[in-house]
Amino acid sequence: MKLKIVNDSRRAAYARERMAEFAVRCRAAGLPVTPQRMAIIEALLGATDHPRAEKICAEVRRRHPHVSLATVHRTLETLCRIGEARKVTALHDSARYDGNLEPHHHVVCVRCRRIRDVEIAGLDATLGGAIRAPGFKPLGWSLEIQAICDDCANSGERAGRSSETGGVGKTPRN
Amino acid sequence: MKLKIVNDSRRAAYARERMAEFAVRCRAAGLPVTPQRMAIIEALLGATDHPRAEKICAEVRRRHPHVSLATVHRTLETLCRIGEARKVTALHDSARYDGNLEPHHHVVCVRCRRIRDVEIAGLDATLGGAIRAPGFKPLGWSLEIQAICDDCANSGERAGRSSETGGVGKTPRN
DNA sequence: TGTCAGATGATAATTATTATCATCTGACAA
DNA sequence: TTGTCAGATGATAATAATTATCATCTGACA
Ligand SMILES: [Mn+2]
Ligand SMILES: [Mn+2]
Ligand SMILES: [Zn+2]
Ligand SMILES: [Zn+2]
Repeated sequence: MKLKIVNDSRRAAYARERMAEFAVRCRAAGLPVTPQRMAIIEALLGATDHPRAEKICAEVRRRHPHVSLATVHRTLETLCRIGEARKVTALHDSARYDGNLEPHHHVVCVRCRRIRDVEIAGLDATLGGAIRAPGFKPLGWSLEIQAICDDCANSGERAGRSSETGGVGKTPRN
Repeated sequence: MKLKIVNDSRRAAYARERMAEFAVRCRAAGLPVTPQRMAIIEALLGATDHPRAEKICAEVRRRHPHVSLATVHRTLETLCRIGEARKVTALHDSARYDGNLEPHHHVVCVRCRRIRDVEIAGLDATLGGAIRAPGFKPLGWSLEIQAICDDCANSGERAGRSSETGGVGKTPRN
């Protein structure tokens, strides 16, 4: 198993490609194509640093000084919902603590944020030797498995609606 | 590679074991042993659901109705710092968005929250077949590698002070 | 063009977390 | 035991991130 930092140079072409399809994809998802949306996806695709809403907003405002931060939040959420963006983690909304110090990983329900421990036999042994990220001194790692829990799958609203994979919808509370 | 939900029944013994050592470990870390700390670690070890500070606080207040939520926040942070607890993700403090939809993983500097893409050849192929978490319908997964970036390692304060692995200190801003 | 569902901007509200500061208390020595 | 005091705590204010509201605007389609 081999690890490498992704080459930024490939990103330019990738971004151009995605931009070209974007308007079409919006309409396919039933969403109007607005200049704000164009500017926001463009800023996101132009970044390699996994920016926060605030950062995107600042970037967008260089050309469209009028856009509202609320719109940026809303739009990023929308992009996640239609699969044009993702969040780095589904668990950003509040700190979740773990008393289990044994090496293990987590399944997370992206709807209700339920978290369960999972052990993946062999994974840590396999990764142990491989993790060497240039520019970083690794301290540890953990796998986050995004999922829908059975409770959420059954109960409530129709199938997978709002923001499943990256969008991460707001509903209950653990 | 085989995945399984961790057996809760083993946790009771584990928790008892950890509680037995806890006071000693506090003193070893130069920390006074206070009833609040005992109650908070006990609540954390008694939980399998990766609770938030609020939840721990509610649990603790059943016996010590006076404890402050601020103390719970502070104490959980302290526990992470001395390695008696961990956070499920280092990236909980604000949503970070990603325009890169190609399958990939992330290195995160636990001090400045810098995030870089990494590709781990073979990992996804290996996991692809193995991810079957009972009670959950898996949608995807991603590996978070906790690390210290070179900038943080060099610049600033002495070696690893505040909260490295799980604690996650506040400093710059991406 | 005219219509209108949905998008936006301005702003208030909420939520999680951290900072302040006066007071208290474990740990240790006398 | 008692005295000392660094560090812990509780009450509360302050920040920071995100979401809700609502009046107004505008892409998409007829
Ligand atoms: Mn866990
Ligand atoms: Mn990424
Ligand atoms: Zn769920
Ligand atoms: Zn850093």
